Amino acid sequence: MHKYAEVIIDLVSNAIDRPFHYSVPSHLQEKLQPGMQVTVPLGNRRCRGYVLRLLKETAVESLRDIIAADDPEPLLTREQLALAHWLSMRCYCRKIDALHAMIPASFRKEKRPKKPQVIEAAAAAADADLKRAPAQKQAIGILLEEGSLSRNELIKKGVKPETIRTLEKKGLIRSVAALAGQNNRESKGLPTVPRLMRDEQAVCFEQLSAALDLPGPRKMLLHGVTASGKTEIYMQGIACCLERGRTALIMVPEISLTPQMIEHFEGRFPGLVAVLHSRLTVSEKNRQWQAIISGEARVVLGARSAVFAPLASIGLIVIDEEHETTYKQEDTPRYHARDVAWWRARYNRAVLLLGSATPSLESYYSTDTGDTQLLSMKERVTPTQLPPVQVIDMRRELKENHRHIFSRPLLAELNGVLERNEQALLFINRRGFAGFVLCRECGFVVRCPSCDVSLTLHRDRNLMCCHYCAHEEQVPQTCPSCGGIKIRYFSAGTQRVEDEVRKLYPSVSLIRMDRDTTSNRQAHSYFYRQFKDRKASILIGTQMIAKGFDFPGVTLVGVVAADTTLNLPDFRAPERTFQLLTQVSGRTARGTEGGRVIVQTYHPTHYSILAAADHDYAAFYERELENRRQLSYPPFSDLVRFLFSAEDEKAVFEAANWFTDLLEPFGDEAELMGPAPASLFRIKEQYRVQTILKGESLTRLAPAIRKVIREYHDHKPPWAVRLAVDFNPQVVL
DNA sequence: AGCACGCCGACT
DNA sequence: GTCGGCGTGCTC
Repeated sequence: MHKYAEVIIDLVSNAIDRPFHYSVPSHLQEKLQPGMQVTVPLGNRRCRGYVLRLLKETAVESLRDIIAADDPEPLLTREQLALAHWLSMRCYCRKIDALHAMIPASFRKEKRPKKPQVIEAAAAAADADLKRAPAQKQAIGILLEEGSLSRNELIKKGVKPETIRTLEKKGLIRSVAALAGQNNRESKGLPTVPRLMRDEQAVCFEQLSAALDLPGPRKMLLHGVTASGKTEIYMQGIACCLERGRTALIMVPEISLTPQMIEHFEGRFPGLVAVLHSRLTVSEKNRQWQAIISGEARVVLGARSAVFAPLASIGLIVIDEEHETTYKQEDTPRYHARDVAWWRARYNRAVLLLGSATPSLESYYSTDTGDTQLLSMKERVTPTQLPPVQVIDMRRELKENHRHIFSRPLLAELNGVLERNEQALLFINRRGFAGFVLCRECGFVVRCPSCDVSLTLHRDRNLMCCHYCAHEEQVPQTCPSCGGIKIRYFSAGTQRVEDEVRKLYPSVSLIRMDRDTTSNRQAHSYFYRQFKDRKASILIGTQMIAKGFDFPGVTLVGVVAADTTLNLPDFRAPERTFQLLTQVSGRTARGTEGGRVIVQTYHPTHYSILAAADHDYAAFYERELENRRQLSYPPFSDLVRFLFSAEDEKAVFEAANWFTDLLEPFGDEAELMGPAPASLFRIKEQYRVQTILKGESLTRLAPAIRKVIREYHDHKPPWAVRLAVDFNPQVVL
């Protein structure tokens, strides 16, 4: 028998990030399983912990007993335990951080919600003789009509608790675990049927369904232009998978997880879909999670964290818009959903299907190397052309003395759109009014006292705001440095664009969508509706209007400043720019009117802008891949970023230096960059210094890296400096 | 993380 | 004489 158990204590601390051994008391011998949550003694207190595995023997001498097992069933599946182990290795995070990623926060509370129970009528109930018990007869009647109800609902309908108890005793009703599709999880979507696919679509689907029939794992990339019908392929892939008795996991970026999207899936797979995203209430999330564990939900639709859903026997994992940055978790554990999904695909011998119009360099490159099978779709479902894109050289506009934030061509097009009563979308990737405020006399720029950035002017509240912390201050009337009064605003934001449009077209109705105007979820879908219903002619917005929206009335997309993303000091800046421009261009010409795109830029010859204008992914890919090869950046290497931060500037450098010296021995196998101040040197009072390790395959060095990190934590240096480790970071600012 | 142990300054 | 400051170290 297994007398001992290996337990991870539920405390977030480096000092305690290792398995502890406990002995299993006899009353738990039969019951205890890996994945269970337990209560254990630690020092003079009781802690919660998770059983990793059961052991026959242990070298630990001072053993104590496990106090209790908290649930009859394991909380974590075998797969999740294995995944947590891999995750902690991959992301250099604590084991407990990895485990937390597998469990919804509400399940970790002291009092965990019980499995929802419903009461249903037993088979014998229909013909039971209850002439002399009208209350019972009525209760049975309700149950037969409704199918099943929770105890509370039954009582609400006037059934006495006493009646329920009697019927239970007679065996005419019984309590069962709530089924996912019933009651609270009824699907709202109307049933839909598979659509007929175009040739190209059918070819792609055939390859997918062939892959689903083979013993996996397998990775596929569906490269399809905007509106080429990728979703229909996912749907039929899921159906295929369900027919074969397996389940499916569908990942979408948080922003596209709209009610319409959810209805679409629930309509096609009624009662089988569990939806997971960050806005669910605790009880909704519990319900969805239970439905997945019980096997009732066979399709999971969710955002990033849904990649850990306890689905069994997965046959297909879809990652839609796989290039999106939201798939990278930006705090511990810093995983990429794509990597986790591939791990699960291997574990389940499943197909991982990545979908995008603008695949990440990494994913597309892996079709070059043969690790991934490429499926491509070049046509749109409705035979509309991709819109013509005109690139405007803003330097030239300036030279020819046109200083307005809208170039002459953009103004001409805007006029046309408004005259014809069509709709336009103006995109600018900065909120607020102006990116920075500069004194023309002395060049002084208002900066944040806590962060290493200039403050953004927000005209609506007439405040200078920091976009990295909560700092706000008054707008200076005179220069705080020299007292000058010639103050200029640079780098237009959404508010400035709104201002200019109102000045030009006072009677035209417009909508502005950015983080400031859509702070609640309702606002987001409200504006979406309003614009779709043509209640406004112009929509101004940031990234959030570039993604997922489909407005048939839009015939003009204006990119007011394409350079905002391009100028970021990050090696992925050109890739971001290309993706963003392609996406925002895709917002037009879905209807029949056709449409056009105008891109304003100070870099009119930059390859990412030109390639986006030509709708030429291949051109962009070839060029960018060559750059990455030259500098041996991903996909030709792995990066590990070590970010040190603290309020004390000197301490941060000391810690970073001390740590980087420990990395020195890796110099033969990898390139060591830093320590150097991060591009954003200070955020929220914290100075930030980073060292980046770059190498062809850093997984080989992982154990050694882990040792160095441990040494850092154990060393207890006099400086309290935080270290954040990120394997293959998406952003290195 | 928490909590005990421990070794030096100002109080009933 | 003791109360209490938080540095150091340990928890199966």
